[in-house]
Amino acid sequence: MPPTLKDVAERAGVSRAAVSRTFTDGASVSLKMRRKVEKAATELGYSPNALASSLTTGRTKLIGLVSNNFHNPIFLEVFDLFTRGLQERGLRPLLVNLSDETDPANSIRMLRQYSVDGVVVASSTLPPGFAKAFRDAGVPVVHSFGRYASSPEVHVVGIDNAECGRMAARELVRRGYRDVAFLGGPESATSTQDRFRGFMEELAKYPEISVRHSFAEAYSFNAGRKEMLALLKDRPAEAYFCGDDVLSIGALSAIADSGLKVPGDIGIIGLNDMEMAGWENINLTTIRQPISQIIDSSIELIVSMLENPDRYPEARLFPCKVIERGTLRPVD
Amino acid sequence: MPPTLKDVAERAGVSRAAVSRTFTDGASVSLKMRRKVEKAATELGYSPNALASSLTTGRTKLIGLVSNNFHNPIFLEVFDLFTRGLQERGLRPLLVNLSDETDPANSIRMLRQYSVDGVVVASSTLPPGFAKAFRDAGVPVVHSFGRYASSPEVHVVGIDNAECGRMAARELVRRGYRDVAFLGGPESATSTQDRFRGFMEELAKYPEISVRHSFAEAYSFNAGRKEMLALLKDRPAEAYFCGDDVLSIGALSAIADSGLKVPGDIGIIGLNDMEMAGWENINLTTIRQPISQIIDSSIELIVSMLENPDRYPEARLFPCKVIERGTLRPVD
DNA sequence: TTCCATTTTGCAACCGGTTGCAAAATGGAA
DNA sequence: TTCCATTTTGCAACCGGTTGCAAAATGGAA
Repeated sequence: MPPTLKDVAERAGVSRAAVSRTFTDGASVSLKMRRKVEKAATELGYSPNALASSLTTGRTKLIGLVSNNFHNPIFLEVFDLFTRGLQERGLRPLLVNLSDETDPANSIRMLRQYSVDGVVVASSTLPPGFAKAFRDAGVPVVHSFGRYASSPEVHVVGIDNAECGRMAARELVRRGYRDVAFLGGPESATSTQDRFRGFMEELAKYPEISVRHSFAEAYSFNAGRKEMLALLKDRPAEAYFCGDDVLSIGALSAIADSGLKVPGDIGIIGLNDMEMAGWENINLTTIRQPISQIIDSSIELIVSMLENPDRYPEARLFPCKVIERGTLRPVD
Repeated sequence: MPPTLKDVAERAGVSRAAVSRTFTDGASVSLKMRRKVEKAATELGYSPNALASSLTTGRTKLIGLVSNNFHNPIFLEVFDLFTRGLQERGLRPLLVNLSDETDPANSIRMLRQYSVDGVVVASSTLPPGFAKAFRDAGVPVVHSFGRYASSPEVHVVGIDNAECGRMAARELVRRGYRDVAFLGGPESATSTQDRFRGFMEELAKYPEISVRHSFAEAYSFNAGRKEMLALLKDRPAEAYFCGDDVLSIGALSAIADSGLKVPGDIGIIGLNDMEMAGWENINLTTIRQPISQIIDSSIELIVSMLENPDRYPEARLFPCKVIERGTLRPVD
């Protein structure tokens, strides 16, 4: 058993309160006392039990990190950045894998049992109500990559997906494509709905351009590939705005199979700019989502909610930009 | 503030002990009492504070999941399987991102502060001493993907990397390559050292086959690409056994740049069989590491150590096998 | 109804910490 | 040296649970 406060107090010949105070910042302890206690503590190898202290302080420094997207390579970056960022601030990520579950009740119960100080929901597919359920349960929550709402009920940090849709549309128009299509992620994903809406909105300005759309079953390689294989059976569009990068790569593989060339015969633009999109043998033209800013900002927000749980909800949207690589034909 | 045991006890008009008992399996409570308490509990929306109870039970059901490999796509599968598996058993993963840190002291202190019941170290690059430091600190630990030692001091679950090296060598020999090479991961990674040793051992049986080796800086796309670009400046080998899949893909991209063809001009065999290796536009011949078995077994082991912390250490090794795809030339 | 073995319940101490309050110690000024 | 404002310290109660023990309740047999 590891040594406790009491052990240290006895060895140092002081009260338990004194030991507790030397280990809490800002508490009143004389230098002499501190030295005595620290000596005893290092001799015993003592370090305070964070869970025990959480009982009285009401802070566990545990942050629930909830996601349903463990198979998308973009989440390597997301997890890396989140865990690093939280660690740097002395917080600890408690991971919750939602897999197929979309009812928040279980996650909420579990995270409440562990008294997490806050929750970050990292998902572009869950509806706003998911994060809201945490708020209603009294748990500070930030929805990263969530849907932007003009009157958010919960903090949202992410991108303007509709604007990304418009951006993709403008990019295709600019490059002279006249027969374009949206190959979305799952139709139930808020990010796909919004990107679709923006895409169609922008293209409505160009009645001479033909537009079609379809949806893949998931943001995944296989779903993108499958959907593109189906599309290739008929006469495909000249260019596709795909749901995200991994889906784009699936589509690219289907196109390669068919013997058509990218960008010669078909253009593809993705979204995310995950690391892999820049790999030379992928070389995907895509819209960059500023992941690291989104995550920094999410952490900053959740940290500030620890101080002020009733902080007025806000939406923080970061601009995206087109990263030109090799899957759209050049302008003119 | 969420309701506590006391609130439920008051509302139900019973003792706190009675409430506690209805929420702990195997405790003695009459059906009548149970009903009364459950009614009050659901009315108040009570669920027990896991951290508070951990103080007396000595169990937090928290498992530290320590890794340093957040950028390798194989970890998508690893995280997904670990989090699911732990959740299914009522355990919670507390994630620790080691990034560049290789001194266990900080992680140990932190995980002890949170009184984790056990730790899984998931890494094929950390030396055995890392996991051992946890054991020495009295924390049950399993090293997944760790180095096999004939007299392990710590539970290791993984593969026989030396045997994988031999397997790769045999595969290259079988396909008639006469000028082969090892393109390892970082020279400091135990997995690379072992694969290298096995590879050389097997090839030592064939003096007529020329063998060379070099090491990439990391198990990563960029490192693999960079190393292969360098190798291509001189006359490259006929086939390479690469450190792992992601490194292999980097190497493939370098080869594609050079205008050489795979498997026509150069053969590549990887290791891991991560999801991406099977993507049709990657189509990497590789050695499959049975990730899901390794993780199931790791979880099973750590769970059993919760009952019996002094369980005699063992090494569990799972056989690997060659998955033939398109990056080695056919036999004859 | 009485008796007794068995089951259920509550009391009170405990897990490892924190913190308000009052008492003790400190230290500078007169 | 005395006095007093300020700093430091310990006591004891508390955070939200669990659990050993003894007392109370239960229920079946006689």
